Amino acid sequence: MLRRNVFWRASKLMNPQTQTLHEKLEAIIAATPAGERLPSEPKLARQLGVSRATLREAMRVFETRGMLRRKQGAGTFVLKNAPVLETGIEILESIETQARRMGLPVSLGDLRIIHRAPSLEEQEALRLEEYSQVVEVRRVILLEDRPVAYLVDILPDAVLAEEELRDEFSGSVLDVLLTRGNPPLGSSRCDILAEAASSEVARPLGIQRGDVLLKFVSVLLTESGEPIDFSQSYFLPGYFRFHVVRRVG
Amino acid sequence: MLRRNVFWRASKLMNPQTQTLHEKLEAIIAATPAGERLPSEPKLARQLGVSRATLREAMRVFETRGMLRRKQGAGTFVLKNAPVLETGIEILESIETQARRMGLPVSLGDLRIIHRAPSLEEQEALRLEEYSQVVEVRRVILLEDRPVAYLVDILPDAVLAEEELRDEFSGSVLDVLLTRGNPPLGSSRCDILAEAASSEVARPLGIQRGDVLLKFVSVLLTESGEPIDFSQSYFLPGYFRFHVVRRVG
DNA sequence: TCACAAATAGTTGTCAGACAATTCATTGAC
DNA sequence: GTCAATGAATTGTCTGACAACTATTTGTGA
Repeated sequence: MLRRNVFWRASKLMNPQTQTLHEKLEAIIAATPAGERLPSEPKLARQLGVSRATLREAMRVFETRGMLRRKQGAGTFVLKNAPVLETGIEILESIETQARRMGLPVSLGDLRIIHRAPSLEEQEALRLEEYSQVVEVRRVILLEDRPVAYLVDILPDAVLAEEELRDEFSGSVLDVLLTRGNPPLGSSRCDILAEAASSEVARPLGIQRGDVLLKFVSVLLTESGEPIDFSQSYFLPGYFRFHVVRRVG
Repeated sequence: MLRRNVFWRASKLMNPQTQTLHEKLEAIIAATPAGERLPSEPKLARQLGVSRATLREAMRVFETRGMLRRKQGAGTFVLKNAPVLETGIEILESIETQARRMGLPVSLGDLRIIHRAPSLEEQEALRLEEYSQVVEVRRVILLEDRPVAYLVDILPDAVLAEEELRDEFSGSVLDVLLTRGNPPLGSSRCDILAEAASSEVARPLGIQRGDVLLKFVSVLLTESGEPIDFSQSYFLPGYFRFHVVRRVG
């Protein structure tokens, strides 16, 4: 349900025709055995009820995702391992949504929300004016009642009021922003680190200080490029599996 | 120099005209202040010497990269923080190439190449026939004579002969494969992990067993989707900075 | 003067048809 | 059997046009 909501929000970024065209095309690609050739562009265009030019633009999208390979004079081929990007971290998704899709029973553990002045690092990352304040959201994510992740989000208080989180907070700041739909979100730059747990993080996660953690440090940007969320996420190795599809060129 | 080679190799994936068009367009985008509107499509097409249809296909590529936003009736706008993907891990690049571009003096430390039977995990990852053998390449990457990364590549011996690595091996198996150009490479699926150093890894890196390491486990695929390189890379935190741009939708 | 509707110019989205460039299988000559 | 020439099929590009939409300007009435 939430997932649907998220998808709808995202889909607003393109017009409905293009959206359905992309879905149809993706289905066709998925249904085509890896390495096989797609029907020729004129045929596909007729089949999908669009012009060849429009179809080509749609195909370009899937080509950049590494799902298609086109050869002039030969045809368009479906690549193997058509990367299911949705399970990779290229797509911005909350841990909760991700876990839920994997069928994992996640829940929200200890939640702390405070209102305070930003640190210098936060001021810089969020491009804050002087004397402005931030809301800090810290919580533990539980998997089968066992702590597996520790998430810290820091947002300008102008973006997110504390009250908005008090009632029905699922554990994901991202989902709150997405369902609200304002401001529209663009992308997130995510730094990937490995870190030894500090005592501050070790305690809520129930691990030893110095234990190994995977850490993501992200800055979430609006569609127009303003940073609105500076987050640090700590993951216990073994419970989450993140991957990226890297492509040449 | 090597960089140029790699780039050229990669560029073989698209025809030269498209390549230069993309470069020109990228330059124009980069030169346009964030949030500003690009010239209209007809103007841009004239300016770039291509048809509007061709230009639109090129723009679609940059749109999927999150660098452009198009609004029917309004125009095409340059987004802020146009992500410099090249420094992210979305693009498949050797550590050496990456480090060299950052201007870091990297060199090849201890190098070990052996020919052996694959483990079960390797057999699976590389989809090996029974009784086939693999070449294992282990080496330490030095930054200012200090070990910072430990890389292990495992390839079917049919793909890479040991001799090919003996002479002028820069430290990157990927670069060897890229410059050889055969088989053509497609993409790499990279799992991101955090791990405590085993003694096997700790010794060559000159760290303590149990120290924190960032680990990438990757399977490199050819253009047609066959796995040809199973690699495990260990990075000392603090010396490399990996990031991903995550986008909605 | 102000508020609101209507026209208008400009922009992206899509379409149809054509030709060029390339690939690949077939055919033919030797 | 080998190799070159041919030709069909496919993607790449171009042209010109119209539809859909946006933002601004203009006009109108209170």
